[in-house]
Amino acid sequence: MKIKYEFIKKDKDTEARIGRLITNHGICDTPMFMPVGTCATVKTLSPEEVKEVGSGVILSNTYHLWLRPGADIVEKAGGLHSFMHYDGPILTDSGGFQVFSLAKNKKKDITEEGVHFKSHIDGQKLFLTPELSIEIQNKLDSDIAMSFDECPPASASYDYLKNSIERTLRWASRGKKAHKNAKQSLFGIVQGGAYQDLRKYSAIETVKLSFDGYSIGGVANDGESKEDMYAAIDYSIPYLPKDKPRYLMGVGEPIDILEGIQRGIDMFDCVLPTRIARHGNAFTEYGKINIRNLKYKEDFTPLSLHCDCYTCKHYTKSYIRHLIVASESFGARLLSIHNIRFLIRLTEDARDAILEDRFLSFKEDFLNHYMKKDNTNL
RNA sequence: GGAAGGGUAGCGAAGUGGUCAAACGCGGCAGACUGUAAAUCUGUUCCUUCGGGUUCGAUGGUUCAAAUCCAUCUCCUUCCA
Repeated sequence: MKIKYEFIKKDKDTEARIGRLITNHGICDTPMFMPVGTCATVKTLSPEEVKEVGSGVILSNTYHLWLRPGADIVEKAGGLHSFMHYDGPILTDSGGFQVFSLAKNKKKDITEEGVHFKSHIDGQKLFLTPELSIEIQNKLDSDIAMSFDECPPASASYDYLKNSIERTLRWASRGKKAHKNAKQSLFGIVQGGAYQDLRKYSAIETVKLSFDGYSIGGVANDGESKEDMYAAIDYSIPYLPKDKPRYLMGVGEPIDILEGIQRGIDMFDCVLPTRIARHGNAFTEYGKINIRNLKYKEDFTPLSLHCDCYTCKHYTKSYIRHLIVASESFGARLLSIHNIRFLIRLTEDARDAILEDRFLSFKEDFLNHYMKKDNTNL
């Protein structure tokens, strides 16, 4: 069975909406945040911990699993769920993002047929096409596969983007034809930079191809401004069907999640919570903090007094600081648990607010504390 | 008692007449990170009122110029008796 999106309610003042995503591996409330597990693991967490923080869908990656361990291995293991012991829904990214950052000579390497690039592991010359990306994802047997799209940089010119979205549309169409896994859903991706007419065209033409859900891409690749990101959403959303999920790719800063939700986004994914955790940073209601800072050396309070995560229930800043400073991997795990839970709780609170038609005041309250790094009254 | 080697910034360790406030590593202190080539990368780390000031075990000397050469002292390590 393909996924199904059930619309529940729209906020009275904004485009924010709540709904449900029904998958073969569970039902997820939207808007939702999806942790990233590129190499078939959400770095440092067990699948049980991933579930415990309230994750609905998790991401994995076509390019990385294709190289290691190989799509055939995952297929022999019985698919990605069985291989990694995760029975919740999984979305696989197409590999487009990786391939475009690895293609050295954009002009020469990105062709109509596909993309030439070198493996980041051993430099081996590889060639990925829309058909191959889908074929790999079919074997991985994720719940949701992504179309293979071009991810142009923020600096790309209008003319470049115009040609690029045309090609991405042709690739989307080819990928759809190659898609053979009847249980797996397939999403299309809207591109077009921060140009209104390009986003509109890309959205309308992608929807014509009829996918199970739609993504907005090219907003968190390299150097896009927040204004461009929000504009890209605003220019795309009006042309996406109301009865399909909308996924903003690669976005995970709390402020951007809220801006996305306000504009009608249902799904977010981002490496940020797990990556900054490994680098010693934590999201809190009063802004992002660096736990290595000297001021936390004797701080025997939790990261956040009101957080319900495992980390905040049992550990102090002082202890977590010690672990991070000592390069103990448990520190990265505790911070990852907290950071993912923080973003998921943000979406949970946003859902409650939408249900009660108070999304804007909820967002304002949150940002008041978060942006001002204000921990009073918390 | 004899022989040899050595004492350089918080630690380890380069440097052996001028381009040395002194490489590099660690440690310390900060910062960055948005579809994970990231448990990574960047900055900073003697004092300073940013003009400069004071350093390379200590003291004295040679020299236009010393962490670098000489003398004495002192401490450490190893080996021999």
